[in-house]
Amino acid sequence: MCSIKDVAKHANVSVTTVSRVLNDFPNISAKTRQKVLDSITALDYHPDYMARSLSKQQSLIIGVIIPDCSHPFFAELVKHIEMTAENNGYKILLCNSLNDEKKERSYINMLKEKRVAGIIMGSHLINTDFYQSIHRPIITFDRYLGDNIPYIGSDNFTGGQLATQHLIDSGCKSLLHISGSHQLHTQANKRSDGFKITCIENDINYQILEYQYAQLTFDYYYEYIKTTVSPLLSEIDGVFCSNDILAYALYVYCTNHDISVPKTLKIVGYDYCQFTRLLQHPRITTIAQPIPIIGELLSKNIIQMIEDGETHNVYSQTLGVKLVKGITT
Amino acid sequence: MCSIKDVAKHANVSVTTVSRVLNDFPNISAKTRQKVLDSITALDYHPDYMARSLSKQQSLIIGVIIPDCSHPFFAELVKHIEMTAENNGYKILLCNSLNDEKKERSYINMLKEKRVAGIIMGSHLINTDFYQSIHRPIITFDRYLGDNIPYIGSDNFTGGQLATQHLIDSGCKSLLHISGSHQLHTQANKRSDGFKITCIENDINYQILEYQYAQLTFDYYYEYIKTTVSPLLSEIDGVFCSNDILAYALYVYCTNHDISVPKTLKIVGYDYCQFTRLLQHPRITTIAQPIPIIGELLSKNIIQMIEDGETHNVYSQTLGVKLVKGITT
DNA sequence: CTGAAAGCGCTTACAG
DNA sequence: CTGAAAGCGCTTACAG
Repeated sequence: MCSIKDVAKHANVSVTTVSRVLNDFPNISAKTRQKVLDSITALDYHPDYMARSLSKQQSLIIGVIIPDCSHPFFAELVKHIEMTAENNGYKILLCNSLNDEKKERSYINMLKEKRVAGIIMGSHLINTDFYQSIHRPIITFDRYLGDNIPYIGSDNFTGGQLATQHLIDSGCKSLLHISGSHQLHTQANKRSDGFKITCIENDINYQILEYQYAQLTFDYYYEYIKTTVSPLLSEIDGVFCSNDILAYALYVYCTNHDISVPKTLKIVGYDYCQFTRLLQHPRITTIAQPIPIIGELLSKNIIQMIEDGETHNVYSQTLGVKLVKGITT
Repeated sequence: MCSIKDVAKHANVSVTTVSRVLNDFPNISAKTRQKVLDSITALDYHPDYMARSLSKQQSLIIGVIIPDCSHPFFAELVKHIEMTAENNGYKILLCNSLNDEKKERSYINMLKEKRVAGIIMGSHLINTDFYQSIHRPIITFDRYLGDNIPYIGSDNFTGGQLATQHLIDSGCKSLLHISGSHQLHTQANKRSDGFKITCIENDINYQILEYQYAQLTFDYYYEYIKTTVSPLLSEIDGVFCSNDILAYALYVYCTNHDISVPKTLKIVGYDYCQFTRLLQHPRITTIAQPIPIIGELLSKNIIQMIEDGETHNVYSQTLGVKLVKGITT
């Protein structure tokens, strides 16, 4: 591994000159530039990223903190975050918080250690105040943390409305919404608002259930349905689930307990992630979030914040959603 | 953001002393240590990771290169790689090669820029020679690149045998194996060997088809089945697919074309990743790879290689597989 | 037990 | 158009 000094010696110029060639400075004679370039290839020289970062006081790495990259929704989100970052010269440091608050905090400390230039935050256990002490680029997925921290998310309110209105238009008279915990003030809570308002406007009976955040797995959801949801199932004829894995777990529960979907019970999910798109039996009726665009915007915006050194230019963005009709309604 | 100098000044000691406290050196008086510790908390000081890396000439980051983190198999693998890395003080830089050779190469250059201390390579388009010029810690998933580069993988040969024997035991008389390209010398090719030998030993007719690596998506597989596999379907009664998404695509194709599974055609997949485990209709018969253990070993071993500075102590490892019976056989 | 100084490999005013 | 020197924020022999 040779350093810039070796190149300078080999090309018979100063270190400064080599650095200038490396960084494409204009005022260099064609001859000198070529000499340096030749030495670089001759020695197979590669600039040391750490040294460059230290002297430029910048890191081309973005931290991405999510609950679990094996969850199909986040797997897909991360893919698009990474692709966009890569296209803009950044790499991503992937962190699974596993919904553990301590881990979230310790991952965020990467900012203070200057390991990363900014963070995309998709895991939401730490309370809002903590973030205000950081004063460095952070953008979130689907959570409001304060006016100086932008978020990107889908139009959860409209999503809630679309899902609910669809259930009502399909003939449902009594609805249930199964939601993630409202304790965390995430934008996803607005799905419940959309649900509630649409029910009220249509003069429809409704109930809302909140599961706690833990493992976001099929098994957890299935257990939750068995213990908490199933007692209500006789009173209702339509369910709006806060995500597709949950919706699928409910569908499977119904199949196993001779509840006919969509005849007796209609189900709408949320996300339309890869798993849902692949699933053929059943095709779940769901609200589609534009995952690729969300990922892209998270990356682009955090990069803009990093490079501008300012937050004001970046605004929170809410992206359109649409209903995808399957056979569960 | 304050530096080690500020802490030194605040505590009235030298920078050296602060550094010693930071690095838990033994020979420091309790009093001095406490003074420094107090200053650190008073100033909310966090050591600069870049500076430390530069002077120690080490990076606590592992590069992870895979084709696509949104593929359920890799999503799960990455999760376990990351968890293990984190538990050992390392972070991971996630790279999706999207099966693009250029990207693979440029991601590997991270090693030469000292951005990462080592690389876990799960994407296999570059030919073997290239790696020999790197002389730095690399470990691969499922591919042999040379004696000095260990790999971790499941027992592909046995997997192929198990799948094939199971089809034969279920009454199949004429088998097809759909495999990834054999051009890349990955360990996965041994699945075909296991298949072939088991067919020969049992005196069974067989054929092998190779699809090209491109997008590893359901849609690609479905199209491939339509154009290339379907003409053969009348001659055979059992298929061993090289992965579960492919097996699922085949199942869906059969459903859509009135081919009864498992009656007319029996199907065995490979992987038993999250998608397959979640899938209830149908539960696919498949060969389960121990994904969590593979991820864990990839991390642990690359870390050992990094810290030992030697390759010899790390050996390639082949992990056991088992058959999971579903309803497609 | 503690500190002054050199060094890690770059970049960037400053000077010519 | 080019170079000598200081600096980024740490660590680590070396000396006492």
